[in-house]
Amino acid sequence: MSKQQIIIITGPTASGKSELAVAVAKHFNGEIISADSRQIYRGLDIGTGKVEGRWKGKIFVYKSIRHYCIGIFSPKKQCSAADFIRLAKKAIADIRKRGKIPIIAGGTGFWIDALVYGFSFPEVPPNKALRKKLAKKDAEKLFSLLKQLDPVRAGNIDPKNPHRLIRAIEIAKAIGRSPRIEKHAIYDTLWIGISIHPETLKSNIKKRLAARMREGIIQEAKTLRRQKLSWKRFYELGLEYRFLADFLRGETTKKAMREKLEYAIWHYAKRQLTWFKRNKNINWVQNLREAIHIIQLFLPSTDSLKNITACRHSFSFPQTK
RNA sequence: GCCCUCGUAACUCAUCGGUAGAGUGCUGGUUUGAAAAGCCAGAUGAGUUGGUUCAAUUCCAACCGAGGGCA
Repeated sequence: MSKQQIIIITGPTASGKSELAVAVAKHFNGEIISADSRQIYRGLDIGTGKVEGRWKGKIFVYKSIRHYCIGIFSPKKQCSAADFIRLAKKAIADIRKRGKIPIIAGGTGFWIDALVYGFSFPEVPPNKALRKKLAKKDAEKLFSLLKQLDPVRAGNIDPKNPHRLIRAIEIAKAIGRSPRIEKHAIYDTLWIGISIHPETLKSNIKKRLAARMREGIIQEAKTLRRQKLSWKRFYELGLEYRFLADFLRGETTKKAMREKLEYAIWHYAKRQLTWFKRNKNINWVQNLREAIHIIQLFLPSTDSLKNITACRHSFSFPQTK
């Protein structure tokens, strides 16, 4: 049985993923699933740089291409990688039903990996009360607690990362020991990454932030605030929203906010790049033409080239030490 | 022209006789239900030229540069 073919378009923030994805979708009769851990929320539009699509019923459409996993989750709740996988799988099935090719487009590397490499997360839903309690402890305390509950997991976790420690304790308390996470490629994937010169990326980030300010990013934050989004949540959402929260509370000036944000977005882009670097399956392209060329080699409709593409149909998960 | 203050990492500032630290930035890495989060590591320096001293970033002088005051 042959696996479902999907195309993945990724790259750092401000590299032009959304537009490339739409162009590719038009060219190859595809539909887009956003893999962006912030665009998935409702109302985070300007700050996350969502494309300016329209809702047609329950479907978000931009340039007549359907987009899934955009603006569908309440920003008051946390959307986890596991939630994303469920949503995305449904979208893929839906797209397939209509005979189109799914294109995953986004910069949240972990979510994309979790989806296409089939991570099976332990069946332990977040325990809010427990998390709240554990949040009061520092990393050292959390680590020694985990060591008692699950020494194996304690052996391979980052002992200074409270987020991970809390999750590990949550799992340990629920099911005793952290299971090994199975991973297997469940789709036939073509990875495309947008290659962009660091200086260009830097200037894109600057320009884009300036544009967002003009487009009313501050107004958007005020609206979110009026909808009772907590400051804590603003902080958790990161980047734009985190710094906007400081500004709206009068803790910083507009100019300082903008400067700090430019740095923060740049750091974020670098972290994304570090993540992608490990994935040797990514085909780095510089423009639409290169992307189209690679996709033509991948899709079955180009029969004459099938032999060349055979090697792409199987791949291994990137080695992690 | 005279007087004062100041010149330490890319930036803001510590050290004030025993060969320099922090925060931010920079570079790299990590990441298994918060991933735009969280975390780890690394690189880089005393304006210039003299003098005093066993020893000068630290004291003195001149010069250069910045800021302020008086004229």
